[in-house]
Amino acid sequence: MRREIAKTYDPKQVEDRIYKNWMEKDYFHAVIDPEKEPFTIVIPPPNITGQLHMGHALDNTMQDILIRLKRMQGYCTLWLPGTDHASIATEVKIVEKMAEEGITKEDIGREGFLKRAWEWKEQYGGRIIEQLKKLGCSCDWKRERFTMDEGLSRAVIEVFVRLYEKGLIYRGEKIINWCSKCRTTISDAEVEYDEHEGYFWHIRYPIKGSEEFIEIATTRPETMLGDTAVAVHPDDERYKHLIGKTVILPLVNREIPVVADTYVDKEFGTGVVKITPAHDPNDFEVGLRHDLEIINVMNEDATINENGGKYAGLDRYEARKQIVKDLEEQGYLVKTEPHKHNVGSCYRCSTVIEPRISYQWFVKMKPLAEPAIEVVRNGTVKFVPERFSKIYFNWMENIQDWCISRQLWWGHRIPAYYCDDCGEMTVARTAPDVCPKCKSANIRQDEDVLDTWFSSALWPFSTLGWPDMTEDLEYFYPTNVLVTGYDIIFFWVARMIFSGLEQMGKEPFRYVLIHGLVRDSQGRKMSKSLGNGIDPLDVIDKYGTDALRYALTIGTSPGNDMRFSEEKLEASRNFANKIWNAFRFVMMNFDDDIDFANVNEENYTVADKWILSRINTIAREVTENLEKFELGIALQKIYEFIWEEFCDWYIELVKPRLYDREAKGRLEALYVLNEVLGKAMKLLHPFMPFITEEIYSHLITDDESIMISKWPEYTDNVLYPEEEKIMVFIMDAVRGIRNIRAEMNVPVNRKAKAIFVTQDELLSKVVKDEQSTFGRLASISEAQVQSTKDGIPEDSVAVLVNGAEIYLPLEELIDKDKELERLEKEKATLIKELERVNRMLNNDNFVSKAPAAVVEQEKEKLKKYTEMYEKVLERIAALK
RNA sequence: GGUCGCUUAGCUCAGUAGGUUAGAGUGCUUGCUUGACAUGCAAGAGGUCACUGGUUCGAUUCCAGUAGCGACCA
Repeated sequence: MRREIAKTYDPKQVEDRIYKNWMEKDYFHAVIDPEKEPFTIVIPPPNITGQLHMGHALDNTMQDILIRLKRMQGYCTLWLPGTDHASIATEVKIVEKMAEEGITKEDIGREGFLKRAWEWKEQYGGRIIEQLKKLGCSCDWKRERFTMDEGLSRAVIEVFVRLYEKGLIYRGEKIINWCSKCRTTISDAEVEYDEHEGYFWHIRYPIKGSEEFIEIATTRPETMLGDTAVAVHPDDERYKHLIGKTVILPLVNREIPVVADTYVDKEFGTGVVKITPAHDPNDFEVGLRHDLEIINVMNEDATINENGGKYAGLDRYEARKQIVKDLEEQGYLVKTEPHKHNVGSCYRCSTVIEPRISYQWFVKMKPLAEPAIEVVRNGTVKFVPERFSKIYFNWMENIQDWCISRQLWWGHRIPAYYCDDCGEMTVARTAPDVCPKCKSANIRQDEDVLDTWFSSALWPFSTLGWPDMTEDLEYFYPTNVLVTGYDIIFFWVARMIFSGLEQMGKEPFRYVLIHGLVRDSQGRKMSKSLGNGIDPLDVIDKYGTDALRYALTIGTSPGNDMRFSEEKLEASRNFANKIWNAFRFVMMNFDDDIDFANVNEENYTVADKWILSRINTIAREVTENLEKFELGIALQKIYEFIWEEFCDWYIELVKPRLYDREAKGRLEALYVLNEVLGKAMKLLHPFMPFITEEIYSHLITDDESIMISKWPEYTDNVLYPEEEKIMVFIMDAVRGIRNIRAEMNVPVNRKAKAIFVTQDELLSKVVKDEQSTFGRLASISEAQVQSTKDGIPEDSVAVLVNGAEIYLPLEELIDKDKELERLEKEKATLIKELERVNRMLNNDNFVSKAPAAVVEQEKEKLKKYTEMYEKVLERIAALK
């Protein structure tokens, strides 16, 4: 015996030690090898503000599984890690922290703020990286990147300038989404829409020079301060006579025109729409068509500005109240109706978004979206599961220009420079000293920074060195698979695709593997406000990393949400412990001087050949599943193999040969145990890296680490169909006998003999050879074989297996009635099956149209069931 | 309103090429300190695969519709 091995597996004794060793050996670092095929994944960079949550744990476990598989398969694998500066999220956190100290951004200015931000990044930015290490991630930490490091910043400026020069980035005055709390614009993708209970206020606008009124309905009455027209549908008979007339805007007393525009829906509301070009995207368009004045009535903090007259200074909702009150008092309010409508809010802070006209920077999307749609349509980029491509198309095909400027300080500052003397704007890679037009030195850079997603859109190539054509970039780009949640397809995946195509001329990745959300045990989304989040680090502490990874992978299918629970973790831990004990068993039987050079294949038993054949097949299936990204199915197969075939059967079968030190084939048994356990550990390694490494390191191998060992490959040389069939017979027989004994309530210590009746020569031999197997596993004293039923005692119980009947003469222990009852039940089942099979085989259509193999299969079933049925009838007759 | 997904054992979920006596984990029942493991072993009960039609020799699986739930987009 080599050494004392603990009875239960303790991940704490193993995980950190092993991870440290991997790091020291530099196994994670990818060294370019032109002889090898590359396999690359870039990590979805977590925010530097972030702490590892279950979503990260799932996402990164999946990536690590794929990377570890490919590494073992001999690819030159690179998993490139890094973090995202997360412009708004980080800035908000820092501002909050400063607020605790009583400081505002303005107090310390841009430079002072950025200094603090970088300090913050240094302090907390590495936290999530350390947490990923706890998760076992085999990232190439030497290539770790950050979206705001020097190289990536250069990439951002390069892309900005290129797109600007191509006319794909422009500065313009448009309606944007304004968050008055974050004090910045956000993109369309960052607005979340929710149904709100609001009101429809019907307001009368008087027609100038007439006693007539026109009635409009609005959900945002405060915006009337900025109304510059009223619109009706040109075909609307009710209002045709008013087109071209002038109305007097109540409270404001501004004279505004009635215009005709097909945008108006005659059926909706009163069929009249107030037009506020500065505060509604549709109204803005109408305004352009009719050359309307644009009056912005709101400040950045969502208070009414000086254009709002007496309402100036009021918050938008205060102003709304006051305006409704004034309208009512002055007789303009017709009615107030409750009304459900969708209200957009900021995805970060949930503040209601104010559409607002503003000068901002935009990316022109149409020309970029087209090729991005095409690569998915023609299969160059594949979503897994495929259905997510529909979501992608839907978004890409209806995309609007992307607003990329943010009124923040933490981020990539827009490389646009304005001359204060001549007003010239320059977009340049490096800051100009003087205005290129008037040579004035009075120039200043745009104050805004870029949307965080602008830089992460470049992640698959900026991290590899772009805009320089580095060796890494040439070798590792395009990456192979991107793993992420469906919630981030618009924000990130879509933008990476068009950015990759535009800048690199090549798609950034071939597969997009989409996973769902990790929910709590009741199916609720994990959230801070609910407090139902499970911290992966707590889980690791309690159950170990391998158990966490197992729990996140087992029984899941791509793209579907999953529930996470304590019970699942317990099952995972139990599996780890099961493996540990299988290993413990093997170790307890190893000798110090073991030498597999003397293994003689002729000494292989049926069980040896069976298990070798099975692991060979399992290796093939698992590989196939993994290559189709069916991680859950692959893991299920490994689980079943280890627990059922290896532990429940093989180990039990092999025990006698191990306990008898002189037994023939003892060395071979040890060899097969070592071999099969080793292969099983390899197959499991991508999923549960730590326990497999620990076990593998104690097995007899030539490898210095399982993570760089060779992935088990299927081979025709180790396929034993005959032994597999024999094992099925043995297992069926053992199970059948156990079943009878349990049903008959035979005490364990009461060992009866079993009489096998079969005409099959091979099976006869098997029974003779496997005396001890049946003896131990089925608790029988002796296994006799004969070809006829002669001499079988009356009071026997019969077990029917394919190819043989097994009689257990249990004599007085038998309860005849109980046995009859059991046989009747069996008979009923068989009749049902026979009916089904006969119905199929009597159907000419089935016989002629179904594949021959299927028909053959059914015929065999018919034979088997018929035999069993006859035997059941015989037994019933005998007992009666 | 549009699109998509889900509905399989008490619970949580798999089911990869239409053909299996429809599976797992957990829970439940019964019996076991069998020299790896009680985080275990053995045996068992438990399902009209939401519903209705269609295609097919054959549908849990493919198609259409209905109902319930959920997500995304507008």
